Amino acid sequence: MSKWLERQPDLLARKLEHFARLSPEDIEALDRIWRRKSVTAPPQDDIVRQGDPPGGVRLMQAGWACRYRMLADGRRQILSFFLPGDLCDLNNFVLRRMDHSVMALTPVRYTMLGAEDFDSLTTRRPRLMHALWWDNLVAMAIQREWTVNLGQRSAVERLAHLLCELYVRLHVIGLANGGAFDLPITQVELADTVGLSPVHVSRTLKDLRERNLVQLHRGKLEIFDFQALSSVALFRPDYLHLAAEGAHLAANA
Amino acid sequence: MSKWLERQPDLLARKLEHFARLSPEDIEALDRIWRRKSVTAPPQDDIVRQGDPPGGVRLMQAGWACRYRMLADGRRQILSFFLPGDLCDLNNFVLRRMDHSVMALTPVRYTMLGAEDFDSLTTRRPRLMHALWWDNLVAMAIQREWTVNLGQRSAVERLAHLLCELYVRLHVIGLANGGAFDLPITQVELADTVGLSPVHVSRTLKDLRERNLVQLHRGKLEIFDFQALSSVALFRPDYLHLAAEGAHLAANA
DNA sequence: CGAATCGTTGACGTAAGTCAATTGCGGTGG
DNA sequence: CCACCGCAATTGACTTACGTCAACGATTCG
Repeated sequence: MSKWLERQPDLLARKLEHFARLSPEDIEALDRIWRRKSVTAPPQDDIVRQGDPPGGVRLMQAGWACRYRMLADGRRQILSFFLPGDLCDLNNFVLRRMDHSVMALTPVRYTMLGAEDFDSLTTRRPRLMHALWWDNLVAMAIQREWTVNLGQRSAVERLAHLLCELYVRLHVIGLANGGAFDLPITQVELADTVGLSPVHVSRTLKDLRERNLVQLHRGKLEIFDFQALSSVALFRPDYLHLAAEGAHLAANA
Repeated sequence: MSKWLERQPDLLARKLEHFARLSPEDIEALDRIWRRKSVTAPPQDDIVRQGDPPGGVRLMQAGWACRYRMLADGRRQILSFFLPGDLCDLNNFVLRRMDHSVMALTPVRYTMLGAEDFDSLTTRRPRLMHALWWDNLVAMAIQREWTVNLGQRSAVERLAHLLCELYVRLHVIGLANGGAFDLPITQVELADTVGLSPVHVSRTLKDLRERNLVQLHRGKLEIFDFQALSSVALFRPDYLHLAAEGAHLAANA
């Protein structure tokens, strides 16, 4: 089995504990959800397609996916990355058609949640639901920060910022070791994320490499100096709304 | 009194009816909220400041405001516009500090909503609450579309797209007459919205003017050919999730 | 009427895009 | 095992869209 499909048992609880203190019962409830029947998708597969009716909330359990939107002439913008423990659109039930697609970047495993799940969580595990809302608000804040990234930052700053953000997010779910993590996406995908051409992404990565900040080699990203990288990126982790521990984590690394 | 501070009575109901069929009781409930004690702010005033605790949800009643975020070196990105009938962050209660600021662009009037309001709406006026969630999801979709805008579109496309979007949004609340509406922001603010320099905004507006698409003169925007403008912008109104009527509206103009 | 603010224009600089050739690499099959 | 393929990444030469700087109009407001 691909390493990408393995579910880490307490990954979600670990993340949510940054947002609210969870009781043993909360963790137990999370665990039951985590063990449910899951679905897998191969890389490049569209999990959700623009124009489809929503069909429920997806809880990502393993692998990377991304949300993207295409223009009529074929240009593509990647709008967000879904990492293990992420929810795709907490409120999905409300709208009638998806205005974007979601694609697997690696082999992906996820499980579906229905409106009933959230109803029952709201009444029976309010703390947990509170943490899910928090997580949702952080997702919105990330979206805003990407807007800042594309609107204001230069190529180097943009890429550096993205890498800082991914590092912190992956660290929170225990998928970053030291300064390194798996970055299973091509430079074309990176380009569609940061709004640059693929060749300029290549050049910019080279630049970052030559400054001894990071190295991306065969899908593995190594950060040599997180402090320096975040200062190049003008990275301020406040928008990730981590509790004290997490902020501290982001500061060191 | 400034024209910007006048509350249009059924503006909010008009918008929400695009999202859900409202009962007379729903409309009555909306109306009671709309008539509450309101607060005003002068142009340029920060209504919410980055770092502050949230302090409740604001329902915009009149005037324009914007959400923005600053980088350490002074660059500013405008993240969204708040128009009459918009809610600032439905879930605000959850987080502890604001990661962005909100500033009045014109004289602004708004009213505060507390968690109790939403609790009571959820139990007593579920249809209405549903419409508010819908509105919130549309706000998120707009944020994503801005990401697309900044990441993929050229200067002309970007500005054209912004104008199309504003036209549709203003039309929905009855603030667009024919092809024209008030656009009470400077070119510097436009620039910080679309991630261009102010002088390039000026040139790009000139370009659009010379193509006989739009004219912006003394805070009044006139759209001469919405079809042509949206095709220049690659504007697809799907992300605004209007009901059939609204989609049709966007198509014609 | 004058000061401040906002918009416009021109000349010039630069970051990023485009095109195209080349290299590296992992998988496949003979 | 090596030859071949296909994809991803790199590099160089050249183009272009947009930024910067600075001067100059226009409009608003006291």
